[in-house]
Amino acid sequence: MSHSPETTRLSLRERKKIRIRAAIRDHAMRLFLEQGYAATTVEQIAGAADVSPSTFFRYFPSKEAVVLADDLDSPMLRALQNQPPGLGPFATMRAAMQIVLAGLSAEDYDREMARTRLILAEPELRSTVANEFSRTVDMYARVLAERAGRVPEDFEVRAFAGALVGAMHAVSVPPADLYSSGMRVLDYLEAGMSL
Amino acid sequence: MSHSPETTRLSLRERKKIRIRAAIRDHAMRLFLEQGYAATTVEQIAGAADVSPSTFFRYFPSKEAVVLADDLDSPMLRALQNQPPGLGPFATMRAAMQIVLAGLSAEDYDREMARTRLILAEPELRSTVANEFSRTVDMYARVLAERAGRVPEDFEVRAFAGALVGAMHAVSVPPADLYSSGMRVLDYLEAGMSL
Amino acid sequence: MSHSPETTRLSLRERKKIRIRAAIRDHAMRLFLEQGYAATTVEQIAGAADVSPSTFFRYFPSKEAVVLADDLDSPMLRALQNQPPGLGPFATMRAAMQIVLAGLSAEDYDREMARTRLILAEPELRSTVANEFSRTVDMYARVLAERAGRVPEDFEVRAFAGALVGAMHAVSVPPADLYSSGMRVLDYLEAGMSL
Amino acid sequence: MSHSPETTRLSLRERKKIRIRAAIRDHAMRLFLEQGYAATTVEQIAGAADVSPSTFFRYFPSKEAVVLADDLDSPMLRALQNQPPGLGPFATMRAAMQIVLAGLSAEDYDREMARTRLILAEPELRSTVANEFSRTVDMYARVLAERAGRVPEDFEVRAFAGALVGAMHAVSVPPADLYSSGMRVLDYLEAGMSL
DNA sequence: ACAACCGGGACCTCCCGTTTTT
DNA sequence: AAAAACGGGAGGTCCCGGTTGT
Repeated sequence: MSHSPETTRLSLRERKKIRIRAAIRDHAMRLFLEQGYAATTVEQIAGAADVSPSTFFRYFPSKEAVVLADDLDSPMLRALQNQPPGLGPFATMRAAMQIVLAGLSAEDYDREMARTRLILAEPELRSTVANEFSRTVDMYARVLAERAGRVPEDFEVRAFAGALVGAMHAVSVPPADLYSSGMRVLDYLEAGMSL
Repeated sequence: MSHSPETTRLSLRERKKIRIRAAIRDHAMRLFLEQGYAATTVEQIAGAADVSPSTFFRYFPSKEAVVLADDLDSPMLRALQNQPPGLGPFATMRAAMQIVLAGLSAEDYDREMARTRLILAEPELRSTVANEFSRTVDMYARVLAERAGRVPEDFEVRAFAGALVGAMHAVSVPPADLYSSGMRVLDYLEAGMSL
Repeated sequence: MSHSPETTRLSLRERKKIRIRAAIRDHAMRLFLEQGYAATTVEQIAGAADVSPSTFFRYFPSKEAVVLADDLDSPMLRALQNQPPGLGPFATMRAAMQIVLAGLSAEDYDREMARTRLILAEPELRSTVANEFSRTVDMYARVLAERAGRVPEDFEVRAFAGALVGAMHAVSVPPADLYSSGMRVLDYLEAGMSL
Repeated sequence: MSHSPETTRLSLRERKKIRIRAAIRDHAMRLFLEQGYAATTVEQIAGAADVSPSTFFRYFPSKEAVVLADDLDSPMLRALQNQPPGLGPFATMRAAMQIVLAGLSAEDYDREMARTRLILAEPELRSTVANEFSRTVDMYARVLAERAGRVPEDFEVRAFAGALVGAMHAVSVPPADLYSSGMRVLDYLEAGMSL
């Protein structure tokens, strides 16, 4: 993500902001993994990233936000919207997921995995991420509705988004591989969820 | 709940406990609906139910718990376990859901609906209920696994439970009818979630 | 300790009490080590030792008491009082300590070490054991005063007891060997504590 | 403390904080002595000091902390570190103790004595102060180790600190004079603790 | 203006003495 | 008589809105 080709078109100022944000996030993740989430203070993170605590808060609204910041959400949104209109919802999701994950550098992919592991390990974070459930469902409902020519409040649109996000969360156990488990969930749901 | 025939066999102590719990819960719900969740203090609830604040906390661990207390969870669990082993997961869920909701008095059903509406209306509660997501998924995963002869950590078991709970949450918009939307979700998921 | 020769002279009832006490203590220690001190409930301990919770409390006043119960205290007292009157305080302590520890079966010695390790590991216990400080100092002061022909409130008697107990506590780091560290402390204090 | 010359350089805000802290502490001590520790509520203390209970907790983390707050610890630490390197541990301790106690105003000295008396009188406090044992030992071990060119985990360093703190606690009987009993303990330990 | 500080109040826990049930 | 439940009250945490000092 840090080295995507589009980065070069940005102004020096923009690039600096991205670099600082990445530095904060990376040092935060390192410290979280080394000494635990609760035991790491914002001051330590800021110190490690060589910025002041107030700068930290200019980039992230809270300590939680660092680990919750899902850098995959907006790429996913874009990828979904870029799919050709004819595609069914499952095919759309598969294609978008593949594009997004393929666009990730090995480094970014690893970071994403570490993030997931950390969230699952720290109970405090587990619960906060559950809070994101509604937000994420709303996001998917919106884009799915648009593609299906329905409204986001449509029963089936919401059921689809809810089932997808719910299943994805439920199968996220520590050694999960993002791509394969994503595909497997989609296959399973599409096939009628036999058990 | 209030009119179950077994109530009569219980000791005075037990009956009193049930009565107090119901009184606390009902007055709490009434006050929440009248003046809002945050604006209602535990002291007010306790006063209305004619108990001391300490007693309130003996019955519910927190103010949240009053509205989050899902009296349908354990009946649902029991109903699921009572289904004949041959039944597939969807049929099992349908049967259990029907039994549980049919067993509810009109009064209990209304209370359940009011509870849902309240949760959806108060943002503070919306987020706390999302926290229950993992717990609920785990519960369903456990019983589904047992019935399917698999382990609760099984990928498909977790995906099933996650999709179900996720979809149910997602479609819970204010004027939702518990039974019909439950059935509709089950039908939709079983049919492969076309959109 | 469980198999000391004097056990045989006791009545059946006495032997049974000792056996039950040992069973409770041993199962408690096992559970503490397996799942942590705080996470172990009195009910679990009682269940494992095959007694009712109320019986547990007949043998130990509290959960803490199980791990704090210092079965070495009264033997130590006796050993101190059995020393010939001419002996100086350091020689007395050395002799008593040696007698007590030599009288321990390997099993008892191991249990004692496990107990020490557990206390040091659990912060909750660390603090409660510190509470025993005064009690232990008083005990030593009493016997030392008697032997030295002084009163227990004597300044030097109390300083001696306090220094001894304080130093013993301070050097108790996890891999401590009871006997050798005890001797080493005594040598060090007697020699004037050079640093 | 109240009359140190540096007070004048502080901002109004800082001076006010110091004044409030002293007011809380003094009124608390007065009430404790008048009506007992347990019988005095935080609300009473706050009322007497003319602040709200919240403010009380902003200055002291707990009711205990008011009486446990040892304003002599950090001066002692500083005094120890300021001693010339050549000095042996006993001479260092003597010098530091003398400096710290000499620096106290009569008022502060009296308060310190009252504090000690109160702690010894109230069993509840006796035990909590014993909890401080480890913390105090660690503090002394750290500074002694540094001066002796050893590590704080060194056996003799810990034995020295433990013996010192243990003996000081043990001789603290109500009419104790801080300075003379401190010196006497040091002499006694250095001379090999004959009895 | 800006931040630090304070008052107030809600939530929750724990304990103890008393009442109520069994 | 023993056990369970209750009332009352103190300790402690947290957050918000207003005030005060810088």
